[in-house]
Amino acid sequence: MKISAAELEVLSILWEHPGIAASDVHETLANDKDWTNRTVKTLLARLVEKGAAVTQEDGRRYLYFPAIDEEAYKAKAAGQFIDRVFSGRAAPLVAHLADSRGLTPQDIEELEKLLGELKK
Amino acid sequence: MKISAAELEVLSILWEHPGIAASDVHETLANDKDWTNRTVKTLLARLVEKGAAVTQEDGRRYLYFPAIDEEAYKAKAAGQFIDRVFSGRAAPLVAHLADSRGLTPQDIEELEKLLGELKK
DNA sequence: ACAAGTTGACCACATCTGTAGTCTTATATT
DNA sequence: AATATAAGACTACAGATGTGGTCAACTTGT
Repeated sequence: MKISAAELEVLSILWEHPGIAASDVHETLANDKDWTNRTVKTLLARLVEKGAAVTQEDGRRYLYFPAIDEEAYKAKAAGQFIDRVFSGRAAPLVAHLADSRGLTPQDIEELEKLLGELKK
Repeated sequence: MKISAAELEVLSILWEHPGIAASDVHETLANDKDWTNRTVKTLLARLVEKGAAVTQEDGRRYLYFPAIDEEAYKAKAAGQFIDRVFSGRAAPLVAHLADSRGLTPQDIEELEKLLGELKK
């Protein structure tokens, strides 16, 4: 159930391109991550082990699909994070974000709209 | 630089009570965590190793003090988290929080105030 | 048909984490 | 003073993680 940082990188690729082959995952990641094919393969295998991805045979290779829902995962991760670091209070988190990385005007816009909806 | 979940629990106690002795950390945690004194001691030692805490001798024991700033740490952790999970976009994070754990009306109030200030 | 490359299967290994145990020394108690 | 206790120092150990290697089988270009 626990997805590590490196595994999450890979899982994100699966969310973006469901049904991708291992070597294409490697290529897709090439810009950001300096991992060898093996490393990527290991991470994919671990995702499968953990039930976060499934494979489908395609001739002599496998295609990989995410097996957990992206939105659900992120929602849960967000909840766990604020529990862990902010004792469950969301507001201070946003305050810190505002502080440290500067929310863009667009972010602020978006958040305001969101809050407007939540108020009802 | 990397603080694990268990270590963070302990570090939080130091933020709350700077200059606390190991056994008192243990006691303070007793409600939430079923750790033995040894475990707490190990976590404290690791925090010191990592430079996240410092000790001061007090007779035959040590008093522990946090060595990294709480606000700075949390801000950084928040930034890393949204980079890792939300590709750096803060707004979706808040959207997920709203969804999954229900922001309280108080949270919403607070966030709105915050956003109001940010707009200037 | 054969060499070269691609793929999956299985293996390796150091570090980090969670969770303690043991040993030594100093203190407190009887 | 002898003994039980408590603090710190050092050690342990399994599972997770980051990072990657070896090997055998299959495919593909020449």
